[in-house]
Amino acid sequence: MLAQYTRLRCFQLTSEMAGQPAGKIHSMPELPEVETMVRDLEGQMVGRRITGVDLPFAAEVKYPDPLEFRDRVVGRTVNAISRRGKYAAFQLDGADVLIIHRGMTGSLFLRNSSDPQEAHIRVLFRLDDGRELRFNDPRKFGSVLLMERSGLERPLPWLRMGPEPLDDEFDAATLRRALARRTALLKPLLLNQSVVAGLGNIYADEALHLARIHPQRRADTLSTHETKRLHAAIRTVLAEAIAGRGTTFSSYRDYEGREGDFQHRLRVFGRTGAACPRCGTAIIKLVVGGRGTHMCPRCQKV
DNA sequence: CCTGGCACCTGCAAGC
DNA sequence: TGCTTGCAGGTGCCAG
Repeated sequence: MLAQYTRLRCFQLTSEMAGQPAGKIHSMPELPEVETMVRDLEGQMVGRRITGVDLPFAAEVKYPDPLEFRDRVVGRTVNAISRRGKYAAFQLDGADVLIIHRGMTGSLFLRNSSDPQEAHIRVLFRLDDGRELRFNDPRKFGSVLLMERSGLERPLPWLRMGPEPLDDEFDAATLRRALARRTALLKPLLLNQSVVAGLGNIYADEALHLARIHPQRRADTLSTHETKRLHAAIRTVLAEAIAGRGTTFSSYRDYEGREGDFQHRLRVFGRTGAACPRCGTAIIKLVVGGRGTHMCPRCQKV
């Protein structure tokens, strides 16, 4: 792992977790946002026992069926919390791991049971300290699963996922091998979790800009030098974002909370028409692989 | 196997 | 003001 990545252990509460009024905070759950969440929750939840489960929207649980899910979760203690790609994994005592993917709009709130419930809670875990872990997911794109951590019961969702971009095993040669025979455009490939884990639309755009590579380049046309730049850019962008506790978008809010601050340091994403931080040219937005894509037309030539 | 396109779902913003 | 329309994007499924 990158040195700064392991050294950055901090356990600040997010505004949501601290129980402040929620306002409208929305963080895009890519790798840095999930990493931030996992570190925060680890400091709060390890050792806690789950005493009950509510399923206001049972379809959020993808496996097993709701009755078995509740049966296997209730009474278990959280031993550790980790991350793989965009998945959070709660290691429970016994054989099972509770897996949560936030989809696009999912958030985890840690609140007192007496706190009023938010509008789109899909799964709620009651804890033995009087608090609740609430999975709020307005658009229902998220998923919750429970299975044996051995993967014998059912393949774990990250079985075919690519390498962790901040691990040592992810080097430039690995990235080059993953891209060398691919004819697809670079941007959609970076969003493909089997190439490298954890990138979403924000950090794919940010990494391509930092590497000065056009998102519509065919993957197999990248030179060795360009691949090295892209590899370094992916790690730099993700490490920076983790240091900033992720990117948080808020359409409106009426208080100063402790949300992530990386949205203020984005180079291209969401900055259509604004100046490229490198050359000053206006950032443009196009659609690549069906996704909004932000880039500098001068720094990122085809 | 790979690629590209679309569906899923809902809140929000833009347009009339 | 209030309605309609389109957009946002992670993932899974489908056809070619």
